[in-house]
Amino acid sequence: MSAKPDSANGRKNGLSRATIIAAAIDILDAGGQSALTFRALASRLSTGSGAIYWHVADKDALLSAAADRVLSEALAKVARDLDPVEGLRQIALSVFDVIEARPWVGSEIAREPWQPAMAELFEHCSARFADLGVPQAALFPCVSALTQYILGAAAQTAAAAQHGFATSDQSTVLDAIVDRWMDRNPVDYPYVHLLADQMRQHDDRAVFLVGLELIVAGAKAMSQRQDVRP
Amino acid sequence: MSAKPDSANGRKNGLSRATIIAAAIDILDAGGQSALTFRALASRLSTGSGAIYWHVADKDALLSAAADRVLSEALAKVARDLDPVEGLRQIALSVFDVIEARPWVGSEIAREPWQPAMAELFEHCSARFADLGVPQAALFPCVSALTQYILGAAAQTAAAAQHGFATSDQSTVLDAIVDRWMDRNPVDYPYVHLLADQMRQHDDRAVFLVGLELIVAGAKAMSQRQDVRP
DNA sequence: ACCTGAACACCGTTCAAGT
DNA sequence: ACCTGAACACCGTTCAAGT
Repeated sequence: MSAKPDSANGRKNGLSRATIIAAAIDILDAGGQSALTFRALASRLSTGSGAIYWHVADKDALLSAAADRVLSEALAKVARDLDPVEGLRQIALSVFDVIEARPWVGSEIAREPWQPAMAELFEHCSARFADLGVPQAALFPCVSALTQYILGAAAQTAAAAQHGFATSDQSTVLDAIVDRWMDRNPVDYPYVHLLADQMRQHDDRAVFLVGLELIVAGAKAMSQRQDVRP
Repeated sequence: MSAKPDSANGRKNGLSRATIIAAAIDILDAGGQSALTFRALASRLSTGSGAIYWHVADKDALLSAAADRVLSEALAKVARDLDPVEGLRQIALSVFDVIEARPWVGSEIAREPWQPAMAELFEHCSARFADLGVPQAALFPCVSALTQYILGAAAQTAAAAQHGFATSDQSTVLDAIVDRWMDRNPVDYPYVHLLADQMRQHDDRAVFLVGLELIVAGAKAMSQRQDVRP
């Protein structure tokens, strides 16, 4: 259907799949998901909206490719010679930081996991977990859970951050949410009230890292438990 | 803006916020996200599309309310008298199962976390974690990480499942992905190749539970480390 | 106060027609 | 083979007009 021989470049115009995706990324970075329109893209590339369909199957494919490109680049930069735990931290943070900087990547990943970049992430995490001593039989579920945490948590914080986008700054938005939660009966929701201040002052990145630490610690504990036997 | 006194019901027609949300849920369950249209909703309620705007601010609010309603109902059913670990398992599974049964809830949660039901989830998880011995100062990041895992992982598996929706059955879709991953060089991606079979045969729900176990184990380990001191 | 439905602005996608 | 741009079908949302 959309198989395109990668023969250098498009002919008539400078149009090519790569050019289109790059332009799409620019638009997404500048104006968010709602700004990416075939009309906007066409006018930025000085072409007709129909021309884009010659190189890209549809909007889903375009978004997929854009997110994948950005994620792949970020993952490629992660150092490969760190100790396991620090390696995992770097991988996770690189994903988190990309998604925080470009929230549209988070939404796209949430809508369509299993893009090619996932293989990169998967490979990278597997290697570190194996170094950590996780037995081969338990490797898949551990890695799978970790990547789901990384992508899911990053996507959510990005979505949350995106909501306080033009209305006001991030902290005010969070304050409003906390305030609404505080309306609930303290008898029924003691912990919501107890933790309100921690919630107000929390740092998304730090919380994200705690979750990573928990998973890694859990994996370590599990692998020890299983290594002791034989 | 959208403040509506809950005065029993709407007047002229049987229209009310609750009726509208219920109808929206029916449509979403039957036809997925793309089926929910103001026109479809209006015709199902035998009214004009404009009438809906009297009770609901816009489509985002409608989706929010629908997802929140479904999630709240699921969370309300979870037993509250279990031991901490089993309690956490039940909460997590109830969310996972809802999102698997109604994938549109997952997409909506990914797009707009912090809905009222989140307070429910947050409270519930906090109590179990506290029972588990997590010190108060560490409670927020732990609970936050856990809820992010639960929602993120559930949303992702739902999105993945949704993709093999009419094209073919779930396993075939996954096979196709694995096949594409296998095209990569085994020297550069040894773990992708090593774990391909595990990936092909994995069960989403079981993997989800492993992730939960890891986080809980990590939290337990962490709280012990800090409890030993004083 | 609540409902109606035509109208508006804006999408993604297609396709006959060009080069 | 690749590009053009008008046309199609379909959205969310608004609003004058009704009751």
